[in-house]
This record gives sequence, C-alpha cells and structure tokens, in this order.
Amino acid sequence: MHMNNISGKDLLAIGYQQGKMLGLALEVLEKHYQGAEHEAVLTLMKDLLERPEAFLDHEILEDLATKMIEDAKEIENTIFLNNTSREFAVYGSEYIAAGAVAQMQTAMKLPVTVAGALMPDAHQGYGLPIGGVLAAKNAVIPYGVGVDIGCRMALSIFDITEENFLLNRDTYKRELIAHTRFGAGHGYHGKDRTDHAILDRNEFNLTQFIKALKDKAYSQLGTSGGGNHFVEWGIIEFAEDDQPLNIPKGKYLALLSHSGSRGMGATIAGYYTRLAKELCKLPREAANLAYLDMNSEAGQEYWLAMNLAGDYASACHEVIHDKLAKAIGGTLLAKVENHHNFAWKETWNGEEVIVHRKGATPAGKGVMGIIPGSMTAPGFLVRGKGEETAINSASHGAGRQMSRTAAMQHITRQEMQAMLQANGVTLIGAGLDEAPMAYKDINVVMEAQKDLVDIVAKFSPKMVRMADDGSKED
DNA sequence: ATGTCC
Repeated sequence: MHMNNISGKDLLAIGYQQGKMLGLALEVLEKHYQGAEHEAVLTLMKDLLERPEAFLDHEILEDLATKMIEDAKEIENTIFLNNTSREFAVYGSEYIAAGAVAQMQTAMKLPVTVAGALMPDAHQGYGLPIGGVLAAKNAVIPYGVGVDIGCRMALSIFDITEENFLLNRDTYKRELIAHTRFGAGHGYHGKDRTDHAILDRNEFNLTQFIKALKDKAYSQLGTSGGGNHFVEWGIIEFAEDDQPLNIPKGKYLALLSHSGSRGMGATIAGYYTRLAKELCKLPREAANLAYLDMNSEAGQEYWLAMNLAGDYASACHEVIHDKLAKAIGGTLLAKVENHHNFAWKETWNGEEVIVHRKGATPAGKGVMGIIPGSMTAPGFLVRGKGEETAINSASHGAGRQMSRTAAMQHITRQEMQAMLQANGVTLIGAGLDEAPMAYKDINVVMEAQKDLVDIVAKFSPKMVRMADDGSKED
C-alpha cells in the first residue's frame, strides 16, 4: 500500500483542468492528506470534482468545493469567441504596428461582430485599437467607442484674408487665449460659465448617475481639456471652387478645434464599461470588448448617455467658435464638423448594424470631414467616397509614430521651436509629446486612404493652442 | 482621453 503522493498529473488524469483550481487542490492535499492512502484520496478528489455540492459542509474540502461551484458558474457565463477572425480590410498596413492588428483580430472574433476595418493612423488602444472600425449586430461596445465619447473636429471658415490675419497676429493670439481654456479638470466658474440648450436636455434626468454629471458639464462647457486637443487659427486653401459649400477657390482664415465630451463623457465611458464587463464575461484577451445588448436596459441607457455626451461635445465646440467668431467680427462662410469615438446605427451590406468608430472619421458618400495633420503639418477637409470595405470610414488624423514617452525622451524643445519657426506657426502651450515629429507624415496617410476620401481643401495651422506640458497649469 | 483609485 503506498501513501498519498498525488501529483498534478494524477489530478489531470481524473478530470481536473489546468489552472488556479489545480494548484489550490494540490495545496490542500499536501497540507491535509499527507499520510492518507493514495487510491482513497484519488476517489475522494474525483468525487469532489463530480459533486462539489456534497462537500459544502466538509471540514477540509469546503473551500475547494465552493470555489469549484463558482468557477463552473463563471465558465457557464463566459461568452466564447469564434475560433477564427472574420476578415477585415487594413489601409496602410505598412504603417500600423502589430499590436493594433492583433487587437483588431480579437475584435473580429466576437460573436456579435459583422465587419471591421483598420484605418492608416491605427495604433494600440484599450479594447478596440484607435483607428479601428467595428460593425456589430445589435450590440454596443463601450470601449469600442472609447473614453472621450463624441470627440470631434469643428472647422469654421471666415470671409477673412490671410493678409488680415498676418497683420493682426497679436489680436488673434489675444482672442485665442481669452476664449479658450485647456487642462484636465479645468472648467469655468460663476459668471464665466456659458448657458446652452444642451443643459436642458431630458437625458440628464435619465438616471441618478447621469444627473450627477450635470454640474461638471455646465462648468466644462466650452473648454478643451488636454492630450492632443487643440484650438487653432489657420489658413484654408481651396484649389477649386467648391459647389456644395458654395466657396470660391482661394485662401481663407479658418478656426479648427479638436476636443470631446470632457469629464462627463469619460465618466459615462468608465461607468458603462464596468457594467458591460459585469454583464458580458468574455475571455481575458477580449475582456475590454465587453458589449451591451441594444435591447437591454443597460444598452439603451448607454445609447442615450453616449448620444448626450456627443451632443455635449458638439455644444463645447459651438461655444468656442461662437465666442471667437464674435471676438474677431468675421462673417462665417461655412462650418464643418465631424466626430469619432462614437457608435452609429447604419446600414452595411444591406443590414442594420452598430458601427463603432474609435478614432476614425465617418466617410460615407459625400460626407464631409476634417483630418488634421499636426501642429505644423497641414490638415485636410475631405469628402467621403462611401467605401464599403472601409465601412464608410477614414482616419481621424496622421496617427502617432512615437509614443508620448518616446517623444518626451527623444525630441528637444529646440527641435520643436525650429520646426514651428520653419512653418510660421505660433504655439501656445503643448508639451514635447505633441511635437510634429511625434506624428506620422499626413501626406503618406492621405495616400493610403485615397480610395476612402477626396481632398476638398488644405488647412495649414498658423496659431495653435494646446494644454500646457502635463496639463499641470492652473 | 480623464483631476488618470485622494
């Protein structure tokens, strides 16, 4: 008769699975069944595996039994990914890091995924990559939308000449500083706040959670935040007359802004991602792609909250543009606005789907958008071509070629100054992580998506405001 | 992206 000397191999042979449970079982055996007879312990462990509920009062095996029942429930609730990824189009694959492609491949295994595409500015994100487009059937993925819900570009084109701008740079600079506010957490207080119809929206009364966001939303209305957000004066050049916008060819002063839904959107994103992760258990590699059923209460709630955050982001741009237009006394010729980090109900390949564009620009046929380059590189006013394989999308910028950390380490202030000077750009704020050299060449990115958008006009930044280094200003 | 788990 040989004594207990049970190994992991023995437990695997009687049906235990590789993992945490196996380790716990071995620990218990070592501690409590050291001298017991081998066959008897094996029978006991087999019994435990088959009927853990019979051991809930067992002096030694109680904890193991409880854990087994919990594990079984979790496995039962896990939603499995498909074994293979659905195919998806990649634009400019030579510029996209492997990590972003791998994230997209995981997203293409979700049971709700219908189609996907990767834009040429794609890089690794949280859940879905930035620059990732995902069409899902009757489901919305909070991290397929992203943290800064409804982040967008807004462009106002004024009937003001380049000469006027160059002659009055000081005035334009003063007004840009006076009417914009940057930095994480920053807002307006008291009489400095702006009233806007967005604050009267019924959705603010939807739940206690959303109601609690209203005060901050009021305070941050018309502010820009941090990171890659900016407000800038620039010169937009139309090489030809544009009929739809009714703008004759030529150069005009324009205002371009990039920002989102501030603290409100971030709080909504965090709350519903956590809820989605509770309701939708996916395997570890896809955990951040947890989705909400569009027919569920949580799904409908998120949809309304997301749309409110998007409209709030729009209101923020409206406030900024209104203030600055009034300050410079310009006549508005045209206004274009487009958002990313959002989900839309759209028809794709004949069926209704939820299209997530995380850092991707809508580019349906004839749909206008703005794709910025960097603080010195041009941005482009574009018109979508409605390419179905790209799910009617395009990039939302040039995309980074250096991480924030790498940019801080490798780019010097002097290099950035030289670049600004060479391009005649005045910069207010911004850290080295936003230096032009940290971004891909926008011309290469535009070339990679020439089947997705037509270029309508070229916008050259001339005076850029961003958040101060590290958003530490007060 | 956000006062980045006060």
